[in-house]
Amino acid sequence: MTDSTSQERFLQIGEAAERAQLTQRTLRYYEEKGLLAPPTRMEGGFRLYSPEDMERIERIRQLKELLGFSLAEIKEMLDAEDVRLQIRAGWRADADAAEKAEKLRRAREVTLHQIQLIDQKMAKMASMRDELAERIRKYDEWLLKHSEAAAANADAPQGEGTAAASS
Amino acid sequence: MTDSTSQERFLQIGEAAERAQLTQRTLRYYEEKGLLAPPTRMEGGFRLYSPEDMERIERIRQLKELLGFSLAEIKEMLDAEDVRLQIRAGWRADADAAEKAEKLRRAREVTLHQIQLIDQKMAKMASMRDELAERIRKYDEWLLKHSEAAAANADAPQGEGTAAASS
DNA sequence: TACCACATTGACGCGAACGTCAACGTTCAG
DNA sequence: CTGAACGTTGACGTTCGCGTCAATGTGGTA
Repeated sequence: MTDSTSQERFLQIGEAAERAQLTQRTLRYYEEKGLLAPPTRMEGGFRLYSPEDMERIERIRQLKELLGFSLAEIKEMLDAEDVRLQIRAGWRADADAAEKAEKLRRAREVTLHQIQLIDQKMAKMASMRDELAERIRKYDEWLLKHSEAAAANADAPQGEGTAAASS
Repeated sequence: MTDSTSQERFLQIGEAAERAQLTQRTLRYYEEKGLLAPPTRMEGGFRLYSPEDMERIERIRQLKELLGFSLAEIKEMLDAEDVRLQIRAGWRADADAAEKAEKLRRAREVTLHQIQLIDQKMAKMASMRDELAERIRKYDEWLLKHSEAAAANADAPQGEGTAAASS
């Protein structure tokens, strides 16, 4: 390691990949596909990922794993979203105000669409969860009925509640 | 159409695929991969899908699209689950009672695992939803700030609540 | 200055999940 | 009994999302 002084801000591809739980190949591939903007480099050419880059990478993972989008779809969304960065990075009253507003509306639309999709998925997942819980109940019924022996129950799914965990 | 008298019980591949929103190729592929048991056939060899088959097909879709499992994983789950059918279809006290119980426990375990996965996903999706809603708020802020003109708001995402819809 | 872990760019490979012919058989309405 | 619609089995093709070399360059430590 170059330095152990707590937190460094820029990561090279190795650590970046490790933290993001992806492979180096995958990161390069995302860059190649335009999902990630070419990150800054060291003189030698080594990639240096900024915290913003890391955020974006995490975003990609979420969109892919949670919502099941293809990389192409994700690219579109991120591109539309990028208006955010174009705003943060100073943008004065140089481009048409109308154009800005248009981009913002686009971004808003895309984001809203994602939310709606999440809602739909969550609804379906909830009802699927119910079905599964019902099945568990039936399994338990059968297991109790067909086994005279006594066995302590370990873990059963309760009615409502969500569990949160990172890694 | 062969018959328009309300509901037929068995569908051939064309209608089956249409109703399931899949292609015929996909159904055959699933069969080929062991995800679907070989359905009954007409004399000529045409596949006839029973309502149970259709249910199973729907199950596969859910596991794939909602939870993002691979077909191989889905096969495993369905195989484990199949104890359900083995029960429904008369099974007397011929096989070891112990063996039955073991299979049931397996099935229960698999199902429980699915539930846990759903819970995890839903938790993550909920937090992602929050982030997105926050972004929408910022977009609206900017849009209002940078546009003096008045514009009625159409649809904004509220705090909690899930929307349900089938097709 | 030498070393070694780490990185870079090609380029080819690969499994999953189907798409897409081609050649041929089946059903059924007319 | 004929024709159009529908289905069957191969078999090869395709896209996506990376994996896996190979040859070569970099960067910090000893």
